[in-house]
Amino acid sequence: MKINNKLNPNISVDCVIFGFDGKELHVLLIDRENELKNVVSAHALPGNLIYDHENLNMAAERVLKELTGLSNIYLEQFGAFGEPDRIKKKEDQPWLKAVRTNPNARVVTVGYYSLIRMSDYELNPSSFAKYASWVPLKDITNLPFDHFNILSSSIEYLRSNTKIRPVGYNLLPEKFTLNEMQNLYEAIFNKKIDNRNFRRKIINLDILDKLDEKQEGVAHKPANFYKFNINKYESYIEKGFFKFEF
Amino acid sequence: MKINNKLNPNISVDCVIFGFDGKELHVLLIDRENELKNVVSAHALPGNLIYDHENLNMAAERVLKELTGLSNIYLEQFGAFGEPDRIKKKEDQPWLKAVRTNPNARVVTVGYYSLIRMSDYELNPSSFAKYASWVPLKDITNLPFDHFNILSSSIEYLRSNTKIRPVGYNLLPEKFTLNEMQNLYEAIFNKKIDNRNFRRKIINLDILDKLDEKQEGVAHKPANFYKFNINKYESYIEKGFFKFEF
DNA sequence: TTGATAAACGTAATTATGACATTAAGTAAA
DNA sequence: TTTACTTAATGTCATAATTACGTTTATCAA
Repeated sequence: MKINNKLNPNISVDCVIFGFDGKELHVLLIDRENELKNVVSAHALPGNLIYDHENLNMAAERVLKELTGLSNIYLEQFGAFGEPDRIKKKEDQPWLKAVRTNPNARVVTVGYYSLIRMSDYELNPSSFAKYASWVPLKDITNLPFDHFNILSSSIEYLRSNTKIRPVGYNLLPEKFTLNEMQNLYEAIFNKKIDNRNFRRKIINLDILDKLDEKQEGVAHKPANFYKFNINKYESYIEKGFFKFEF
Repeated sequence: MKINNKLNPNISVDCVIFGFDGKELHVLLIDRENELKNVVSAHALPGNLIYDHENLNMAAERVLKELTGLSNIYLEQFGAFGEPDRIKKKEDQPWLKAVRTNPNARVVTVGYYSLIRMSDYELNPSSFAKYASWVPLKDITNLPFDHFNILSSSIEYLRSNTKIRPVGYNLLPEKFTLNEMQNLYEAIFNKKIDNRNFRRKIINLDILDKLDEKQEGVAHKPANFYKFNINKYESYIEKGFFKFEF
């Protein structure tokens, strides 16, 4: 840990953490306003340079932990971003100069994303993040550097992925209702889904167990809880479920 | 071009170019044996450090051109590889020392891949590549650095991609037969496909035009030629064709 | 007891899939 | 010119998946 323990000036990671509250998708952003008052947008994706002794996944986990307090999150790489001018925007310079040893270095960043249930984690920002907060995806209209571009990319990736494998295993609570799950899919694809068809399709995947437990204290017919059957889920992923299979 | 025209010691690109000859998948490898006689495997993926003034795509195109002579190839990024020891294998050191200014620098590489029809391109290696050659995918069992890992990754990516969108647009000749196309799919997935079902499925996608042209000079019933209908192909890609669509 | 709310459920018409074997069109050789 | 050889091209049926669509049910609060 002592040896070679230095930040590489040219390589960073950025994390797009999607959070779900049962209704809507959020993105975890850090807030840099205490560092610099005169920055246009204080919010940014949690990200930073990597150490030479750590691999990219480790770097992403470390950076996320340092900036937001989140750990034990499965992060998946979705792309590398390397426009030569990606951190050259004028309004981003003061902040870079404040935090980076070598603020003019060319930096290629590797994007990681994850999907989590917001209520399962507590935010504890530190390092150069003064705050970390969940911002509704639909409210995010700009971000510093090329972070908005990175975010857009991650959403595209998330959507493709969701079409290929069922999501929710890391995203929904252990016990959830089919309607919560449907909300999640609707949030990801940003469209309404017929509930009868959704239920049939999800149930026919045969990856969920129906529990003997219902919602309580709700002023309407209580929904049944379900949970993922991990074995079935794994073996389902294993064999894949693509349309273009012969 | 004069300004900032230097190789970044920490960032490289590597290209996996799949070639199809109507029968089998090949991979384009460069041969470094003239540089160094005592290297275990002379073959490697074409790749090199990037310049600080170019973006990742440009770098991949340039490096591919320099090492193999190929240009005008659509390259798609499929992942970043950043294990700290990825170029630290003992047997790879002599070659690194021979070509790199800073052979001990930690290098993260970004992988790009493409699919082309072998006969459409002519190989013209230069730079540090003495030869560039098409090696049948099934004959590749090891490669220097983490190139074998990168190759494996690219195949996985190619397969996923093929399940999501029809391939062949850049891979098949302008005019091709359905059997050639089927061979391509069989090569990618490495399994036999029922020809009646394949034809039905492909034709129902409605992305091909049947031409009034047949094979000539073949000692059997000549096959009809088809070509991609670019508009239909594009709009098909646009709307996507995923299984998990509601 | 009634009203409000969201959950749960079924069916019928249409479309896609997988499994399977024979005929057709051309060249080469006898 | 006939025959042999080779690969291309084609159809059907049973089963599975998809879409579109409206009503009833369970609970809480008033």
